[in-house]
Amino acid sequence: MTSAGTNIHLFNTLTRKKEKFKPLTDSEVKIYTCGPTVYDYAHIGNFRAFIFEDLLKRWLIYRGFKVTHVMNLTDIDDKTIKGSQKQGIPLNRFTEFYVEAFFEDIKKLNIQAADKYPKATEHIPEMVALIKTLMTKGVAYKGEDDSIYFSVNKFSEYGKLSKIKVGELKTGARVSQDEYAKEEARDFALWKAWTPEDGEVFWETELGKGRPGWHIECSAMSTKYLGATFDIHCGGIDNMFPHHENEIAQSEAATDKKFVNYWMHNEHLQVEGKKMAKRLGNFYTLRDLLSKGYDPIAIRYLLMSTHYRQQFNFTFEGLESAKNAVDRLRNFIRRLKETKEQENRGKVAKFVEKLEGDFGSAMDDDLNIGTAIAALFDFVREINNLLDLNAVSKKEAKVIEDTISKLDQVLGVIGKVENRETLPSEVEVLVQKREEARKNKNWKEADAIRTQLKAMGIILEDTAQGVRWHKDKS
RNA sequence: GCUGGGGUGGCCGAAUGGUUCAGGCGGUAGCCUGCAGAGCUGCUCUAUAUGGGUUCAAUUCCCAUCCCCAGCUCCA
Repeated sequence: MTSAGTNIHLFNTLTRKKEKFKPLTDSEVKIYTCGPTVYDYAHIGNFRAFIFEDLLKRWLIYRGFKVTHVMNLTDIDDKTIKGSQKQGIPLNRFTEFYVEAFFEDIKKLNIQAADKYPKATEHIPEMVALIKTLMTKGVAYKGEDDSIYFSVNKFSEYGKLSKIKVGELKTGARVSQDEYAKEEARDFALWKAWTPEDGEVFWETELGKGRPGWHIECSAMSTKYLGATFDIHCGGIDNMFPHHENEIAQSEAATDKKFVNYWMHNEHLQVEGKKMAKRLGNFYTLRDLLSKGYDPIAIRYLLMSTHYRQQFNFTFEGLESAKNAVDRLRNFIRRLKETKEQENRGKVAKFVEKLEGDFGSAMDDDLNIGTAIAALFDFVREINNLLDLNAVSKKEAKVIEDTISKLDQVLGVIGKVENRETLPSEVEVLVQKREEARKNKNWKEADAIRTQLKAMGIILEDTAQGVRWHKDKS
């Protein structure tokens, strides 16, 4: 490949069209993704976003780009303050707990770590500097409550991302007190003056005693780590307005440069056909599902397997189905490893080529994962056919394995499949005993041992090449 | 209310102005197997929310209706 990812098209929220992807710097991509607000365990809807972003990143890497990925951690806002006060512990101790939980969760879901996880509380000076710039430029002002607001009317392009016309915005049923302090109802806070409810949480800065508004952290931190203009900014669709719209306003008003070239938003998920909500009892964190015994990789597969711009209906039936789909892929790899044929039949190459072509063109088309996975399963079926005919040599099997492994660098669901793990000696003894019994056609004892092993989490399968076993993953 | 995205087989989900509308899961039958599992093959009955329209031809384009979801309320 002469130049990285020459044919990737991505749907850009700014234009509402699929556009050919061209990064600012050849072969390098800079991505900023909105991370979690660390006031609770993240839920599966959060993870759908993070998995989508992971898939995007892995695909860009697969296509040869060097990717720099920054994900923020929102550790200062109403919810984190409230949470820490409720528990009676300092804000940073409260948020640190959920930051750790978040890292544990994404590891379980095989989400590749970002290059940088900046925390809002560690970038107060950067935010203050940015706000000062906005004030100097006359697009920000101090309100009657001493908070600092961004003047939406001063930024003529406001609304270009969400296509919302400022004049048509509903004033909102809930009119909070501080809105009276603003010149315009739609102006948003850059800096919030301290109030008694904030308790111990405040910074003494040139802007006064207070804390940053929500939107400013992303503008300040993305610019610091990725530059005034960078390639891709992702987030859930709910963030499009007002959060991302406000980021654009703050950043572009401050730098007079285009903030982001490609905005990508993932749709939300529903659970059992309904909006996920605590009061509906269909609200799940990753931990909820793991404690029910589900395989995190099956969860990853499920959340990934629907196109990111499509609303997705999460069901437990779907989760079972995802687990079985992943098992099918893993079984396929196991079969490959058992091939003993020496002679190349030459039937494999064309399928490998087709797979790479179909998978690639599907993913290049705005991450069309459904079609890409279909290509993979078509391939699996074709090769299984050949395996049934003993028409796959050891050497060809290795080529297939390498190909799948390469694609799994993108999917992240198959992982290492071992068919030669070391067995605990007691298990080894049982397997041998069963082989003896089978030889003597003592089916009753053989089946009893098989059942016994199953209870121990070991699945036995008798094949033409002899007994095969693997651990029951789930 | 305004704005936007959707409604595809038993379930999840691709795709498309036109030969048989991917793939996965589930079910079922057959092959294989001592059995089971894995795998392969067939089947899963009129599958494209409803009613109109445009067209030689629509699931795909247009209109209306119903339903779901989201934004307008610091939720991915």
